[in-house]
Amino acid sequence: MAVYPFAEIEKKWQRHWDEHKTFRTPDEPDRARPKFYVLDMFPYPSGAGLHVGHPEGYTATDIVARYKRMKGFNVLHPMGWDAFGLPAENYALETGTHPGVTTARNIDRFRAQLKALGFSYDWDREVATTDRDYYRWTQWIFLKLYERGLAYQAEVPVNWCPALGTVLANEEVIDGKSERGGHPVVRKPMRQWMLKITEYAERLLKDLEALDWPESIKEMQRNWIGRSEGAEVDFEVEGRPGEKVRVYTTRPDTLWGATYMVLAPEHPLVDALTAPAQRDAVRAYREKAARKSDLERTELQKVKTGVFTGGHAVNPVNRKAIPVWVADYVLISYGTGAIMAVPAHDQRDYEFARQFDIPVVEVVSGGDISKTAYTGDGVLVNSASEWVSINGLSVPAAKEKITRWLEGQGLGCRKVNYKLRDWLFSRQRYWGEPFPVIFVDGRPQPLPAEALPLVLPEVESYKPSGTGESPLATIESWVQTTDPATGQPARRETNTMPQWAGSCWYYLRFIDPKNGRAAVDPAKERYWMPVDLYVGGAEHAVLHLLYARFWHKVLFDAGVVSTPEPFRKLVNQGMILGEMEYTLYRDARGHPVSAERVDDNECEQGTGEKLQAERVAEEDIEKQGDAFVYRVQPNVRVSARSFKMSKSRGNVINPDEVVRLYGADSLRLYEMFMGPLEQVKPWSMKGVEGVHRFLNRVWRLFTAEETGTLNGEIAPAEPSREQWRALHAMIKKVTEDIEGMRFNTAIAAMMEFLNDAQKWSPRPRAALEPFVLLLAPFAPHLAEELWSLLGHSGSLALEPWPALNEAFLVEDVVEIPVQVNGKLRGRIRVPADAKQQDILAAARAEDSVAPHLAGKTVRKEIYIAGRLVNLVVG
RNA sequence: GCCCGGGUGGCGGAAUGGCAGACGCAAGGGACUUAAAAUCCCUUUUCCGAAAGGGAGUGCGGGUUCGAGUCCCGCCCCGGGCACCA
Repeated sequence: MAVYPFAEIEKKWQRHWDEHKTFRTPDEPDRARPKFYVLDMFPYPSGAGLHVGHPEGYTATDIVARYKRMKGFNVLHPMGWDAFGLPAENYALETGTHPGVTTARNIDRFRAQLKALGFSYDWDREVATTDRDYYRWTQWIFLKLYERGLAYQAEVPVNWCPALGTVLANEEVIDGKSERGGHPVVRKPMRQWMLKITEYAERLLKDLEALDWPESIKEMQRNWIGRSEGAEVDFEVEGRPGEKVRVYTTRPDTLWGATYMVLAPEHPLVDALTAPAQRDAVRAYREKAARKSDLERTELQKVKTGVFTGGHAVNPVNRKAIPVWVADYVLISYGTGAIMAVPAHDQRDYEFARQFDIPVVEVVSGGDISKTAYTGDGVLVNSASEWVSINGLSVPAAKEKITRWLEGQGLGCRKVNYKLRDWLFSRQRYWGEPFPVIFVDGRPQPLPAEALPLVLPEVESYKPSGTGESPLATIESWVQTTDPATGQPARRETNTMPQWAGSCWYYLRFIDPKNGRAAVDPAKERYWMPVDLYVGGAEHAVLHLLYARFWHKVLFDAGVVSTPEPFRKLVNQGMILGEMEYTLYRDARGHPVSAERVDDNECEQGTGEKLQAERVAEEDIEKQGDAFVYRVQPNVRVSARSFKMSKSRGNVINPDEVVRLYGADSLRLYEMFMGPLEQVKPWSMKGVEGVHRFLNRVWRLFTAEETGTLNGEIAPAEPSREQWRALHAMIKKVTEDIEGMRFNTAIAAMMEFLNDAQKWSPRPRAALEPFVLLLAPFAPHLAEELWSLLGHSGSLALEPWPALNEAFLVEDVVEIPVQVNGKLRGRIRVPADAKQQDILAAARAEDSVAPHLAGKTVRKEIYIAGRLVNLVVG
């Protein structure tokens, strides 16, 4: 490929931007201009370096940032590092290298890679969560949480992972195994710091409405918060007047259908309710349940287990006694840890009742309870007693009436519950923020803000202590301290904060990264917040985004920030998969096995035989119907799909390599041209070559082939009407598409323009210079070089964005397609200002149309101004 | 099981209810070249036809409409998330 000197150009302009601090956002920006804060989810600087997924979102935000600058906005576009976390610590365990050393090295590599891609970050604002000056304020925010009663300690059964020697958050455990490494996880009670995110559940839910976020992400957060409306109802314990069991239900209307009650194994009233005869069975069941890991609880979900306590509870609506069971399908951590079971109208209770032969009583008509539970709406039946009746009502009306009645009788009350749990906020790890807390006589006491940062001490070994405590617990000299207030001996908290902590507020620090007196200056915060555009992967849909919103609201209540929500608009970039792979399967004898007979584990369906997978070249493949087949044996189907990039599959694309071969501009442009930003899409090296060819053609549009100097065709000539039209059509399309983040079609519009412009001779400067400016956000290095070749000095980064003049888009003659009965039959060319009747007459008379009208009556004539004619005949 | 996305040429993908397939890739043909690469030009949804032209066509089946890839109803498939939360 004869190519433009991208390597030289890119290095030259990267140096220029660096030296001139072209993208520095002034500390005191010109307040007369509008602001735009465009943020990427900052990366964890892993040892593997950048992968091609990173530049996808980063290019998108960079295009927006560069565009907004040219539109006259003050743009804040920073980058930093989410640098605490397990990998560096695990590496330290293996090699003895201090995580700080590894982290610094990885950050240097990431920074160099990002700079090589030409992103317009203000590098003066770079922060890492591991910087003392940064985590000082993370600790300060923890103190705020503590002050406001939102941080507390609890002895909670946590996810203890013996292999990692640490406790994991619920969300770090997947199918009973650790998210990292896939090690088994068991439950173990430990003293932990918790954050009361549940106190903010309602606001976190309600404030989602106004956010310009993908509906799917909002929905995931809603599900995670899991709000439900119902009632708490008290059931008296039979034979023990005054003793009550409180249950939570969303279906108080089904109280008459409650045929038994279930307590969670951990429920405090289990002992009191258990009859002597059942004591051994209940104790055995509770012990078994306590030993069950989450893995076992989920694995056993198909078969429900439980034991009868021998005790009974009295249904408050009809004074009937119902048996009380203990079963682990009821969770102690949700609601009251006890339920009234209505097998006729709840699938879980239905399964349990069937298994233990408990009666099923229908109280809502409309289903067939001999087959399955009916959870839909219907008319209430069998729901009356001498005190109250809800028979004949619909479900919502019945809920309302019975709830009122319960409240009136003092037997129950309305209650809203959330699935959301408090946030387990401590880790037994070294490489994290130390808690600014000491224990005096065993009681926690926060350090004063002046004592921050509480610096992470040096440690000899990174091994977890093994008891579940962090490596910090092994440094006696650090752990032992004195209370600054009283001088009493004290011990330090040895847990550290989870990785989420640092990423909960980094967007605030970017606003004022060097402030030594505050996390962020209030005036600056008011100017820049909220973040106008936040781009990152959908894997953070719930956790990072929910935690950050929570902290932000706490800071809002504390008067630290001025907006109730941090991120106004959120966009998730889709994953980039590896190249499309065609795979042929063979059995042990080497015979090909057609792909539809191969299961997900690469085994043959039926025989279960493990098959050999073999990559096949594209030219050996043919499409037949909706399947791909092996060309030499067309009866054998081949699987055709692309996979997530992974080392083990060997399909990882290295961005450095792409930059070396085609340049950063080509990588940027390709990632944007692949398809819509949000979509999952497969990589194609041929596609990279395609956009690279486009950039080469752009280069040749402006330069003379041999000399690399300005092309002689570039002339001060006045552009023709057609040339103006081509230019302004592109300006319109590119501008609108950047605003709508449709970068793929913006690039297509520039390609169309180039295809035209290449044919021009001469090439009027006035029509070409704006093209360079439009290209600049996408391929900034090439654009800068062309701009300077065109005789301009300095960077084009702050040149005004080309203005659209709609007048150039107006055409004198328009082409209008003509349909007959909805089928395209021809086109007519008419003056743009032609009258409807003239257009319709021309349409009827058109050579290709007239035959389709012959001998028929035109029943209706439809004309959509400037777009289409449809003649309905019959 | 439930909740979101999504199914359009050989491939990635375009199309305010109004010309389906923009743009790019791949493929085929041609020009330039001693040759190749690079570059440039042409063809390329499919079927019938030498052509002109015509038929079919956006996962499947219905519907609304002058007109549906787009809206409505029912299904199938793929991707993601959640999953004893009472």
